Amino acid sequence: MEEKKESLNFIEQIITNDLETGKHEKIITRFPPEPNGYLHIGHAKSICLNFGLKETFKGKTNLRFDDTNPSKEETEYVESIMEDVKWLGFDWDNLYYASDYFDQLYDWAVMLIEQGKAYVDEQSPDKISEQRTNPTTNGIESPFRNRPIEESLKLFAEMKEGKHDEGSMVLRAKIDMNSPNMHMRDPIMYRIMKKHHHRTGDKWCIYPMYDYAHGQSDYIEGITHSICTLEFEVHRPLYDWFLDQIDTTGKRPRQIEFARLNLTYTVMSKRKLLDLVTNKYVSGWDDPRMPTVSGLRRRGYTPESIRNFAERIGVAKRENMIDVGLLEYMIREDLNKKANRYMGVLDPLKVVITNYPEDKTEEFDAKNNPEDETAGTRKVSFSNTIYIERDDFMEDAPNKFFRLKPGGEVRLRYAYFIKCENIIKDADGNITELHCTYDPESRGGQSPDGRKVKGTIHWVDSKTCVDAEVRLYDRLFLKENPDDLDENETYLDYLNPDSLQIITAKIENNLADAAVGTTVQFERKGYFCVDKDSNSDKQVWNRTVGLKDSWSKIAGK
RNA sequence: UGUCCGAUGGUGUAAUGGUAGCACUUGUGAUUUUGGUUCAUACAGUCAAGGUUCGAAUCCUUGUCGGACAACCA
Repeated sequence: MEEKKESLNFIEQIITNDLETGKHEKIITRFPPEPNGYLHIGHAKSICLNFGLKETFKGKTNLRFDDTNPSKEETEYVESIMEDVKWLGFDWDNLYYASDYFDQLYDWAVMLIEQGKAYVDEQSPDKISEQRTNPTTNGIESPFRNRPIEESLKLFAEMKEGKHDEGSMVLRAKIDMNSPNMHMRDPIMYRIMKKHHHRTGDKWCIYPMYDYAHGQSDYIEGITHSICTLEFEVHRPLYDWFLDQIDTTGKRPRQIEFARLNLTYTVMSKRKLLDLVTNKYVSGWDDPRMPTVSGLRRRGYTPESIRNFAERIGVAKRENMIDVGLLEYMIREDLNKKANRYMGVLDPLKVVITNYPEDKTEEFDAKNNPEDETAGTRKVSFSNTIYIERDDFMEDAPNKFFRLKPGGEVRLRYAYFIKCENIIKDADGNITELHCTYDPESRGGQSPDGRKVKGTIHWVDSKTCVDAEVRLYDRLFLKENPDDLDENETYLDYLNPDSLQIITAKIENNLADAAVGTTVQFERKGYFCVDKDSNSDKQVWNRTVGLKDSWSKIAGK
C-alpha cells in the first residue's frame, strides 16, 4: 500500500487535534453569508473550506443566512446563494437564518440587562462614536452607562414595542470603555430599525448587530469551528465575551480566522461588485467578466475547476494575491479532458481551392476529443471554398511561421494539404481571398510520399458553416490590483475598456443546434460555451478561456 | 506613535527541532494532424540581527516590513 501523507492546513490541524484530544467527537461548521449580494470566488473558497472540512472529518455543515440587517437584505440574494452553493456541489445539513434566533437573542439581551451587563443608551450615533475616541486614548463613559437596571429594562421593552424612533436609542453591552480593542468599548447590541424583514416581516423593529448575533447563532447550532476571514480577528474577544455570558454547557464554538482570497485584475468587495452592476459597467451579477459564482458559471467555468482551484490555493493566515492565471489553468485542465472539439473560425478569410471541383463535397472523420477515445468521431464537410483564420496566413512570414504563406503548404486539419498560389486584394490592399491548390493524395491529412508539413490549421466549409456571435472576454481591470490606488484615483479608473469584444464567427454546422450551456473547444482557439442570450435567430458563444498560446510568445519576440 | 495578526522562489502553499518539498509562472528539449495536451529538464526561496541547541524556516529577544481595528454594516 502506498502511504499518502496529505499535508494539513492550519485549520485541519486544529480540528485533528480537537478530535484526538476528545474536545469534540463530531465537528460542525457553517457557511454564514449575508443575503445582500451574489456569491463570488472568494466565497467559493470559504464554501469549499467549510464543506470540505465536513467531508474530510465526516462532520456537518449548515448554511445560515446572516440576516440581521433588513435594510440591505433581499430574498433574491437568498435564492441565488442557495443555487450557487448547490451548483458548486455541496449540500448543507441544515438551512438556518440568524432571524430564527431573534426571540432567544432578545431573551438573552434582557438577561444581560438584568445582570447589569447591558444598558440602553439614548445618545446620538455621533456622540457614541466620539466617546469611543480612538485606539490610543481611553474612551469616555456614556452618562447612561450606570442608569438603573429597571430603567434599561423598561426602555428596551419599549424599543421592541416600537415606542421610540430609529436612532433615538440603542442597547449597549457594558464592557470596557478603555479597552485597546475598540470592539470592547461598550459595543452596540441592538438598534431600532422600523423595516420589513424578509422572513420575520414586521414582527420586529429592533435588530441585533452582527457581534451580538453571530457567536450566539453558532452556539445555538452547536457549531464547533466557526471559520471567518481575518478582519474578524479583532472581534474574537467580543465573540468570546458574549459566549461567556450565556454558555452553560461548556461546549462552545471556536472562531478561527483565515485570509480571504484576492485575485489579480479583479475586485472582490461586494460593495464594488454591486457598484459595477448598478452603474451598468457590466450586464449584471452574472456578467461573464464578473468574479461572481454566477458569472463564472455563465462564462463556462465548471464546479470542479473552481473546487480544484480552491484546493490549490490553500488556506493560511497571510494576505495573498492569487494570479488569475491559476484560475484559468484550472478550467483549461478540466475542460481539456471533458470538452469535445469542433472547428470554428473567429476571424474568417475566404480560401478557394482552385483544383477542387466546384460542385463536389465530401466528408471527413474528425475525433471529438483526442484526450478521450470514448468521445467518438463526427463528420465534417468540405468543399472548394472554405474559411481559415485570418492570422493563419502571412504574406511576409518569418521562418518560424508554420502556417500558410505564399507558395507554402499547410495541412487542413482532418482534410488535405493545401498550397497558397495566389493572394487576392481589394483596392486598399487588404487581403480578401486566397487561391490555393490541394493535393488529392493527402486526403485525411497524410501524404503518401511522406513529406512533412509542419503546420496544421483549422477551417470550416463555407457551404455548410453557420454564423454565430462570439463574445471574447478579457480581464475587467487593467491594473493587477485595482484596490492599490493613489490619492484621487478610484478602481473604476482602471476598468478595461476592451474587456468585451463581440465578433461574428463561422462555426461548423455540427454545432448549429448546440443547447445553452454546451461547452466545447474550438480547436486551436480556446474553450467556448453557448450563452443564455442565444435564440432561434442567433447563437451566442462565450469564450471561457483561450488555449495556452506559445506562438504569440515567439511572435512577440 | 495602542491592540491584534502575519512574513518561505516571481505567485501561492508544505516542512511543527533533523535532507527546504509541491503546484502555477518562466527557460530549454522531446512527442504531437490543435504552436493545445503529454513527458523530461532547468532557474529560483526561509525579512534582518542576535541568542538557545550537536542541529533552527521552526523556539527566545530585538528590529524591519505588511495587514486588520475607531458603522446604530457583516
